[in-house]
Amino acid sequence: MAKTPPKVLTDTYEEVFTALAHPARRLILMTLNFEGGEMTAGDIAALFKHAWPTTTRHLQVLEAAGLIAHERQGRARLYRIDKKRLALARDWLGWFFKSPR
Amino acid sequence: MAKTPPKVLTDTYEEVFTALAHPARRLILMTLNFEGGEMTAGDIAALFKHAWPTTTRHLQVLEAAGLIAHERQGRARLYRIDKKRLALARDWLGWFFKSPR
DNA sequence: CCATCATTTAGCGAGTACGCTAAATAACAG
DNA sequence: CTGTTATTTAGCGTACTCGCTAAATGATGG
Repeated sequence: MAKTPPKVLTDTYEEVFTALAHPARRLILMTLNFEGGEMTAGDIAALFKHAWPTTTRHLQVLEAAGLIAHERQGRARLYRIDKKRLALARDWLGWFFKSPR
Repeated sequence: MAKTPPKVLTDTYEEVFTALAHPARRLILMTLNFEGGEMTAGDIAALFKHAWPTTTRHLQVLEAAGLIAHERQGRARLYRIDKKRLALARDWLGWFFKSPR
């Protein structure tokens, strides 16, 4: 039997809110923001007690959601925050407060 | 072997963003908001193609996250939106934009 | 009471998430 | 080349999510 292909999240909001749901991923975003927007994978991994590959995975989830992007810098990888989708999520939530009619 | 107890989400943000991650749950919130804040379980279930118990489950996730609350009304159950935690999430996202340094 | 209506609870199955360790890759230093 | 540093990929196990159907609950009407 052929292996079923993995599910693809087509909905942007679903990807963004799913990414924001995990505390490690929120910490990555907050730290990245606080540190001026750019950090290496190693510096990010050092924030956590768990194994490095686990962090790699969180970074991939964040990148797939469009919340971060990366660039090679020699043998390191520099991750930077991208706030456009954070703004999108904030605006979605905003509608609940600015819609008197 | 004893069955492991289910995981409890102690983190408010985790509960809220997890709840917001599913499109059905976002539709419930948007519809509740649009309809003036209150709807019966039946009216909410009628929004979806999927079986009623599936909607019940989504309502429980939303309620556990503090995004909705309910009250009995005869044999029906009236669900109403509670925006406090939506505001909390919106404000959390807001910090990424109002922190110039 | 008894049936019916509105809704939830119980429990199952397939798929997904998230931790881990081991192995692979890629760039740099000697 | 060879080793070292930085990081990802591969693959595994356990727990959780989300759909389903069947059964239970609780209020109302006759």
